[in-house]
Amino acid sequence: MRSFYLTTPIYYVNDLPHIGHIYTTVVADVLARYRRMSGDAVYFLTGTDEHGQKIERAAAKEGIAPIELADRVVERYHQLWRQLGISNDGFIRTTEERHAAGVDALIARLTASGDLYTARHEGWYCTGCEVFYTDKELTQPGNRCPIHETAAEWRAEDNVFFRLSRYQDRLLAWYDAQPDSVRPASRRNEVRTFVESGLRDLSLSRANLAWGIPFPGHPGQTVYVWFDALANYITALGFGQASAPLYDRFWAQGDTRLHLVGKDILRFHAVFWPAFLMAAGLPLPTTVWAHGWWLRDEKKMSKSVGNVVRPDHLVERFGVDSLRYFLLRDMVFGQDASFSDEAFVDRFNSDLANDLGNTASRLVTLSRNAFGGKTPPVPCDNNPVLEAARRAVAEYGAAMDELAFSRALEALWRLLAEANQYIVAREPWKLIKSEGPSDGLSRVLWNGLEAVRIVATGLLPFMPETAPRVLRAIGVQEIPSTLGALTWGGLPNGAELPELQPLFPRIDRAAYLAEVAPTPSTSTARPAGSESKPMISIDQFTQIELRVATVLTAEAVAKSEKLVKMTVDLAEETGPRQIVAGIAKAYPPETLVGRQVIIVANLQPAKLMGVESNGMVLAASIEGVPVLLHPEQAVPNGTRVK
RNA sequence: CGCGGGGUGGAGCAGUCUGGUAGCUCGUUGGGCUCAUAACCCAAAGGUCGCAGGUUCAAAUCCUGCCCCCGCAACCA
Repeated sequence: MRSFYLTTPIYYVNDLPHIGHIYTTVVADVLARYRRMSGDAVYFLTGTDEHGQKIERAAAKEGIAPIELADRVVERYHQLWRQLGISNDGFIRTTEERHAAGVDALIARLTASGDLYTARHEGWYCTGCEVFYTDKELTQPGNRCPIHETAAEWRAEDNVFFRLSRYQDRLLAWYDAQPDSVRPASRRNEVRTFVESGLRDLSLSRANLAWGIPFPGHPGQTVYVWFDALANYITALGFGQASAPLYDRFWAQGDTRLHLVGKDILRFHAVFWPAFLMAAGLPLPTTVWAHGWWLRDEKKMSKSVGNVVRPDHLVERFGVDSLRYFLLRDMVFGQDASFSDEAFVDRFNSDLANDLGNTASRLVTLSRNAFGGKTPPVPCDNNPVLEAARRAVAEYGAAMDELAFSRALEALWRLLAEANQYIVAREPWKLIKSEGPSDGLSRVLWNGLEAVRIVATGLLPFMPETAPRVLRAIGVQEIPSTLGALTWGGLPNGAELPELQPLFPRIDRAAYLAEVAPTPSTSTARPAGSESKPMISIDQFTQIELRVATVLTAEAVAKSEKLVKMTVDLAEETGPRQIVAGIAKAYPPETLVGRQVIIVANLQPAKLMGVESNGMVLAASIEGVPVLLHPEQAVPNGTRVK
């Protein structure tokens, strides 16, 4: 029996799960269920990442211990995974003792291999990312983290470093020798390019961080959270314990070791983690497989924009399996995909209600009517549906092996379409009238039902709750547990057909969309930058010198996307001023010339992309799009605004 | 030459790795059927597969160059 180990990333407990976590985990679950059905010995792991400054601070803010915060959020994860039917075999928390023991053991191996050394490390550090940034990477002003937009801190500490640079060549050799090392191939190329451009040694410890695993042999140092986190993939199997049968079975001697990750954390999994393992002399993952992101209506989801998809509502309304189906069907695994309510409803109606539900429904009704509430008595092993089923099953299997979930589902749906064509061609409703419950009629209906049975069997990994319901509805009593059930001929003859309940009631598209449409009060997003500032005095206000000016010239700043370089006339003795403004997107330079604008005239000069700016043009900003202010009627240049 | 993703009928997307009739869903038009969840079936209209070269008997697919769009980053004084 082949072993198949697959993992999701472990999720950070500072936040509740979102659709990205859900997607990776559902994908892993589908794959795990499929592999189990195919006869592999599967171990499916997920878990939570609970260390780090961010947790420490979030907990402090609430006046509780970090572990209390973690316990609370972990419970939410457990609830959600239960709700979504996730069949993970293991769950690891990085705060568990077994994990710390494994991390220690891994570090001992790195020490033994001579890949660790101590050195001084200083730089800008974002506690959100737990990462040092270079000057260039920070956002100005305020040296802010590019991801969190919060101020980075300057830190200097003695850290334990890992000689990542040593492993550059071996990593490249690995990518080249193992085409499956990183998938899809485009990602492998990306990672390869990154490694080829040179690897710097990596700091594996942090000072001044209490909430983490103490770095063995270095008092005051804590294990870098990413090292801590990545190690979960083996510590969860018992690495570092005296006896670790799971580790031996699924990692050391495992056939497949697959990490599913989002593309944002590919580098950690496809570069750092394999390098750690190389240094430790342990087997590498067989594949790190990166998938894309879910966008919302073509845009990136973000909490600040408020366009994050809430799965709870969908699950409550349409059931877990509808969401699972949508996630797997609508995203080409590996690429980005867009979530929209329209797409969800359309998928539900056309695929689940019309194709799957209705096909089952019509066949069940016909059979019940023709054969006294039972499945057709006579089977058939020579007909066009059988051929279609063979093709579909072959395509399905090939696609599943490639993690091409959408293709696997398409193959099943093609079979449904072919079954419908067959039914229409044979017109069983006429046969009922003309022949009664004949053998011919039996074969026709049995073929249709058998196609539905095969489709529902193939859907078991995807829809663990509703696929069995479909099977029972067409008279299958034993829910199959192996892919052997995909072979033609499994539908029992003369079995009891329960009275039909609609499996997937159609959704009224218009009504649903109206229902989920943002109400005016919530859609009126607060204008960007609307956070209130502290009160200022009139004196403070009069410090700001606002004046009217006329734009004399305007041109785009080379290589910049938003910047316009202007000269404006403020009627000053020193002549026109040069001002740079980030308004090029909304105002092409040529449209600015001759226009009167309001200028902050006493602002400190600054350089933007090397161009000096001596003032600021006032504009209202709507989600980053500027709208220029100007006097209601022409006034002399230099006129004071107050 | 900053990093990445994409350009395929009206819309949204597969297919590109592994060349060989361009496919799916939705929509449109006409017809059929009446077993079924206003479902299902048939037919039609609609495509220079971003552009230009090249390789090949054969290119959406491989190679070269270019154009455009979208994220991210650099700037938004």
